[in-house]
Amino acid sequence: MRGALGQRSRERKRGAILRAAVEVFSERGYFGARMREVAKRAGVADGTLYLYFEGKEHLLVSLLEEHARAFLKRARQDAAECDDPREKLRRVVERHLASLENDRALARVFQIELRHSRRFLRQVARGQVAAYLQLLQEIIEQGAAGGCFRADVPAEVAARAVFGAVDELITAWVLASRPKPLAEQSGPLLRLLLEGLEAHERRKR
Amino acid sequence: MRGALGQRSRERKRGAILRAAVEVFSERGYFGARMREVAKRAGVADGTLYLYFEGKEHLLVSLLEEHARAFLKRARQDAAECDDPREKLRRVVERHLASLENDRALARVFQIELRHSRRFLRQVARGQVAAYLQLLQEIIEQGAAGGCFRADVPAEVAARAVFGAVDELITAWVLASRPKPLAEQSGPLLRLLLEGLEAHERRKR
Amino acid sequence: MRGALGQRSRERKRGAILRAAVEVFSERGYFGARMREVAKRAGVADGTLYLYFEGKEHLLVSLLEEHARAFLKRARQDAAECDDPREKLRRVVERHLASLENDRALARVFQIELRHSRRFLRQVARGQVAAYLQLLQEIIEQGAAGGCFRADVPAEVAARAVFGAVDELITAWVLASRPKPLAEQSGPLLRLLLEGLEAHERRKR
Amino acid sequence: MRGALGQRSRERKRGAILRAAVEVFSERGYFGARMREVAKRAGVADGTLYLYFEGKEHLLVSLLEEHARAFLKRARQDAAECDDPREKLRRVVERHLASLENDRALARVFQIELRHSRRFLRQVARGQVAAYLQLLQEIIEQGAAGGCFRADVPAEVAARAVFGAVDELITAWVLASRPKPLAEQSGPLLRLLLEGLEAHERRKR
DNA sequence: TATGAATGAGAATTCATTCAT
DNA sequence: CATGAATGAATTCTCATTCAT
Repeated sequence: MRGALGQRSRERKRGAILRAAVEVFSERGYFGARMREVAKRAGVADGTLYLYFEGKEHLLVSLLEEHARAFLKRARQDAAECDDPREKLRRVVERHLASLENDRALARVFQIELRHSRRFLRQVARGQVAAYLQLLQEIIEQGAAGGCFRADVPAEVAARAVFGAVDELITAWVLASRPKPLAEQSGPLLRLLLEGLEAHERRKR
Repeated sequence: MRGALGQRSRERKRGAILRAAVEVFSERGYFGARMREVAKRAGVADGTLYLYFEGKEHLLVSLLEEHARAFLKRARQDAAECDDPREKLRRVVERHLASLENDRALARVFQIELRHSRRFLRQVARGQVAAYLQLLQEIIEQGAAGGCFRADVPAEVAARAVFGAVDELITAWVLASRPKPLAEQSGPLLRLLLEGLEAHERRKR
Repeated sequence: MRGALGQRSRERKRGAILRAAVEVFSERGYFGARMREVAKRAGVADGTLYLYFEGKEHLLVSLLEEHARAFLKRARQDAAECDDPREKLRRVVERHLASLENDRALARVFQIELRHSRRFLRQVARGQVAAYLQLLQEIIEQGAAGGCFRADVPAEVAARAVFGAVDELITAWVLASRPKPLAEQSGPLLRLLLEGLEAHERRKR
Repeated sequence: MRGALGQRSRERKRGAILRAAVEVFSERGYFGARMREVAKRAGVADGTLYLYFEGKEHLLVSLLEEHARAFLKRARQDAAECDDPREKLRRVVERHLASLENDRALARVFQIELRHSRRFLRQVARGQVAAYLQLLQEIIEQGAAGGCFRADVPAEVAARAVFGAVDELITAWVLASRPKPLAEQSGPLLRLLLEGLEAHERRKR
């Protein structure tokens, strides 16, 4: 019982720290963020942060990874719920846009702080981001195998192009002072991307 | 005479500092870069940096802006050299890829350091990057007006999607340890993007 | 318990820093003083200084104010212990001389560093120094009201003259390499000042 | 002729630099003053300052010494113009007050920057200031020998007291935002000092 | 003489992290 | 587990001075 309660309290405190970190990183940027500020907002002492996370960078990594993991899980479920690769792609992209539109502070961290250093970017890029690209790539490969997507564009390039296009739209939204809702932009974006990916009869290659 | 020599020497020194900055920023990242190291590589004293640039951030801004300005000029020339919007887009994208593939250190700075803070990103995004997006958008609008590009995707969204796709490919190339040449990827990427942008007869919207 | 111990330890450390500051400021002057040197002599880390004082200037201000406050308290007690304004003045001046003769390092700081900038001097001059001048002025006014001091010299001017005369003697003592003890000079100085202040019968105004 | 012209031009330039220095030192204080600013206001290049003065400190020293020398010369003349030591003292003090009241920027430099470091203060104190104190002391000694000034206060102490009292009045005037004219204060001040210095019959020591 | 571009030493302060309590 | 006082490394930029022209 004691353990259970402790466990739950621990989880609650950890969550508070992560949430405080999202806020502070989103407001100040990684280098401008102060651990003391994160501690204060989480309602814990400075030293307590280090009982939950190894340090500032690990705090950012954990933050990004946990949100990315949760997103990826949902995106995979979305994709699994239908058969048509085009529909899969549509759902995944919409999930991507919606996830971040939902939480602007988190979006700021994802779109900007993710790149605070090359080493760091590499590390993250090889983790959840790579898995997400892999998901996109698999969907595209399925589509190509099934004949609905073209085969003359390497799936890896296509996956990156899709990711890049979506990512850029979100970054623009994050930076804009009066941003146009992302949900409104997903339709046109998907038309463009799907059309580009689809196999057309008149193509001769 | 004194002025002329002084002018030329001044330009040479300024150039040396900018080049040194590209190297150091690309190796260490903005926050990891040391002004002293920049000075040493440029072959000037620490204080001399401040005779040419207001400070560290201004050094990075100048660097990015000057290269972006030069790129944009070439891209505009490329676009002006042909009439078909599809061809214009192809040339601009190829120029974009080639410009950075040419200079990996510079590419690292552009793909990563450009985002070192929100304020900074905003500032740069509103300058040359905005002008580049504008160029892409104009090409797409021309194509839509001329009937070769679809009209059911807002040109702004399309321009961002194109930029994002290209940008992401370059970032991947920058981060990879054994990157596949960008030139090889431009063909497939353009096929995808152009196909997505083109107006097809069977579309009904 | 924790609090009490912490409180005492805190006071001890604060005192050590202030004492170290007196030494360093007196040896090097304000601008020549190094915070690192203060920290070293106080036996604390550089950063610790900033847990107790806001910065270098605040350190000097605190130092001056706390000593001035203590001096002023004693001077007021001295004055309160007797009734004759002449005696009051004598005691206050003797206290002034003795306080600084007692601690040459502190005297150096008071006589020289007090004036390290106009802004600073104004700030300090409006604080404890103003209060000290006020004390002198009140004594003189009492004397004038009681008839033992002349009324034809504004008390404010008289108070400043007394302060200036004492101050100058101390400065000379601080600067001299083989200074004549201040205690020996207080008698003559007071004779001169009191005589100048006293109301004489033969005066006709 | 060339030499003469050059000489005159040289003097003019030197004067311009000194005047610029008074302004800048008075506005910013010694440590806050920038040699570049002095050069700019004097209308010469940075390097030119060093053709006329050895460096920043020498500039301040020269400035103070030349004004002090001129003052001292006038004060001596004033003193020589009459015989009564009381009158001599009156004239010298009035000259002192008037000299600085005349030029507030210069007064700021004299009252505040004179003390920018112990070493510096010592150096200046041993020069013109010492000579000025010597003049005061001689007048007092004459008075004592002639019987009009008391003999029971060492002339050195008396001279310092007089100097200190005058100095303090000027400092207060320099620091005040709406200062009361010094000329108005010289009467009361002199009454106090002379009365204190005078030999009275009823004194028994 | 005059210039002013170049020099480079120099120091206050911040803040992630630790560890005694 | 939690605290928060203490640590101390680490770095930009300034500015008096020089010296080639």
